[in-house]
Amino acid sequence: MILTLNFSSEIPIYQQIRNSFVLAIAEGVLVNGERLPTVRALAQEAGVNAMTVNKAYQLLKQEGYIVTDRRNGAVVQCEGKLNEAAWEEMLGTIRLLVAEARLGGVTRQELVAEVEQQYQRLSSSKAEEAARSMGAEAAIGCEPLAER
Amino acid sequence: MILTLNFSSEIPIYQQIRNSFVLAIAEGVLVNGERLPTVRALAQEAGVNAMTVNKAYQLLKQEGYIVTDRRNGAVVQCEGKLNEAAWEEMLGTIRLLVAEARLGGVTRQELVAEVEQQYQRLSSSKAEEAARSMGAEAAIGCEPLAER
Amino acid sequence: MILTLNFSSEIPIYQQIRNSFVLAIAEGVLVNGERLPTVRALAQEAGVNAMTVNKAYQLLKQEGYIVTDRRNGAVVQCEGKLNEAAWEEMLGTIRLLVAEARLGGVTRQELVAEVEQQYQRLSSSKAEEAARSMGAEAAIGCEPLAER
Amino acid sequence: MILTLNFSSEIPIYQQIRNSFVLAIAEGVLVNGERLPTVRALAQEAGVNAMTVNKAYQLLKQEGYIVTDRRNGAVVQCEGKLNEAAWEEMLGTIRLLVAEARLGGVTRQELVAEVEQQYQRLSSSKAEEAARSMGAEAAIGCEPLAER
DNA sequence: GTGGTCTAGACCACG
DNA sequence: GTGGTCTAGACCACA
Repeated sequence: MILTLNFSSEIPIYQQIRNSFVLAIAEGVLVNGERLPTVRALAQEAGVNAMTVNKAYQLLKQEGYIVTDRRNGAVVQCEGKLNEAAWEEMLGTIRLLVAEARLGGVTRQELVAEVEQQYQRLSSSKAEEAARSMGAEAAIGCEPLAER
Repeated sequence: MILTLNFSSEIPIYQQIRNSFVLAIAEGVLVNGERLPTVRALAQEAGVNAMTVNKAYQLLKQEGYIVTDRRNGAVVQCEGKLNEAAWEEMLGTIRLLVAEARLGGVTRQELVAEVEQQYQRLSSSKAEEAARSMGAEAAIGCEPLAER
Repeated sequence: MILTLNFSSEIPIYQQIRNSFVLAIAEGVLVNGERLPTVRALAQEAGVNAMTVNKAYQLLKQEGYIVTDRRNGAVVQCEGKLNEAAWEEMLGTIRLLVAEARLGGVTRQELVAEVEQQYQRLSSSKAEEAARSMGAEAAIGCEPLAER
Repeated sequence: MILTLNFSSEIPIYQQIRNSFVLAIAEGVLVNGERLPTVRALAQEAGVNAMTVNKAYQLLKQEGYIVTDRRNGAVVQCEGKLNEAAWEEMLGTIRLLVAEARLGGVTRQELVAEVEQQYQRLSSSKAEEAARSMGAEAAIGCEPLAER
């Protein structure tokens, strides 16, 4: 698990950690049921305080990306369904993103191409991951069945 | 100019103001050369501190959406070209957005459709705006020539 | 005895086990004098550490729901009377529960109806249980005489 | 604002603080729109760390009891509607509460009477509060309209 | 050994 | 002056 943090960024560290894990899960680097590093281990590896990592995990848990099993620590457990509020927020993000892209001279084709490419990249990453691990059951990850 | 602010949002108010203006410019509600309300007027109208509005304007200026003129105040003057850093940041946003959408069960089609719809909405808004104002030159807004 | 445990719950596992037994006793699934499964058997069945089950049993014993006998293991022996501290704690629970329900839009009628329904369910469960087992003496369970 | 904390309790301090505020809101001691004490002030008054208070506020915010206004700090803003998960959890609490009461010799009448009394107490507290403050609009608090 | 809680400081963005 | 973030420790419940 490599995790690049930018300590001088305006984005809080715990948020950066959270984002890294979301990306890792989406890319299939982490599959459903897989354990996350322990809070302490990751804190030491990343050179941050344990509470900061803890906060990131709490956030991931709250957002439905992971659950904390009392026996094993934190494990990936993706819900695969975002709630109404999350979707609304995502819509807002899209709206702003599109506006900025448009004003920045990015054509519709370029923007859509970028989105599709990123989506495709995730799909192939997850497919690759699924193929690599024998137990298909465990490798399903979070992607919808229709996508496989 | 109505701008709806959410004071209990996690997004800073000055950022919300900035976002509102970016959307307004992209939608053609504000066209190139048009004057923005004065800092004090907007601050009073929105019920926020003048410093907050000022900060939003500074940000817009820094990002190349407006220019400030001692005589005319702030006027829309969109650059129409993202710099390298801005494009990189946008890429990061897209990557995270796609990842979240993917894990949230949003299909590629749905996501692309939403992006295209939003882009289309801006184009038609701007077209309509262009048609409404006589001076075609001034009404072009910020869109690149290739798009017209 | 099926007991469903949620390992990702915020409620400790030993507490969940304890709760399951309290409910089982109240429902008449377990009657006075009946033996509980051995610590090791239950631990294996539930897939948890024996220490955890042991802790639950200690708690049940301490709260007056069961007694432990070196020969028979743990057997249900319900005291049928709350001590002062337990009653005070229960009052606190009720106070908080009512407050949360009230703020959550649950009407007095709805709340009372739910409580009565749950109470009734226990009574009928116990009656049924009493009828099913021949030895009336043993099947009385924990309910106070006044309730019969 | 008096706030009695039990530092030797097994209930986390931030949870106790949260509970106190829920009770205060339900009792009408705090009405909708009213400001909560600042994190630092309450921390000093209660003799706990600011982060502990902060955690309690975060919890209250997450549960929909308060919002944090960027200008004014934390203010009461009760949603008046609990979500599905919260209701399910409440049902579990009720079930366990009733079971414990039943086994503890509390009759159905006694239990229901206690619940109704507590509910009534909240209603009268809130009515009193509403009467005391002139602005009826502001004094509505969180109670459903039907209750007024 | 795990996460959860708490402390006593500190700095910063925001308004 | 507000809440939010972060640190470097510490203790504890849980399993």
